Amino acid sequence: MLERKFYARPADRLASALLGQILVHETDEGRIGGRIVETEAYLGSLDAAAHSFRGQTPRTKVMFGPAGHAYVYFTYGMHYCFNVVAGPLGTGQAVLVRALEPLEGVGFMELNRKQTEIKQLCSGPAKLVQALGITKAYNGHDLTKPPLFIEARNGVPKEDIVTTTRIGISQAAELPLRFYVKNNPFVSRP
DNA sequence: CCACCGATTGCT
DNA sequence: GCAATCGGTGGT
Repeated sequence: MLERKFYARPADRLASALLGQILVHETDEGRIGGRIVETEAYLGSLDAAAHSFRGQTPRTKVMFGPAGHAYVYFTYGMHYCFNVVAGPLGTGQAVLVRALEPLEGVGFMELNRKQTEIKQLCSGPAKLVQALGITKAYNGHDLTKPPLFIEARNGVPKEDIVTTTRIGISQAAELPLRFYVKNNPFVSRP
């Protein structure tokens, strides 16, 4: 399980460091998890696309808290997305996890997603939240503790990381803050 | 109090 | 290409 120190770096560096790590939800029924293959960094007050750009509000409170906690937000009236709070403390930086390669508890993912096509289970930020059974109750949860945590694996070598602009934003759209594993079939889009 | 709109998804 | 769906946010 990754320790606090791992998370305490700025979001752009954390976003690439998270590639290859395993996100796990330990439920009563068993483990559900996958390898992180796509992320985006949000840089707080420096980044007009970040929810935390205009300062702390009730919704963005956890983004300004300690690194390594979960920021789970509701959007489009029906979807939730999962972020990892980055450092330094108080800067409102976070990493959006956008896609996983399904590894454990694929049967539970299929039930949660109401479909069995493997590439459709976790290939999007709201899809993976649904697949793993992550709820708004995990907003603020400390990821260094079960039942929702990240397991350490070898990181992805720099030459296998593709950097692009972020998806679905209009502000600061030109910043190269999206990262994904080269040639991985489980990313939300190439 | 009210109007606007979104770090998306799935169907047409 | 676009509707679905609703809480957060900011202005009145």
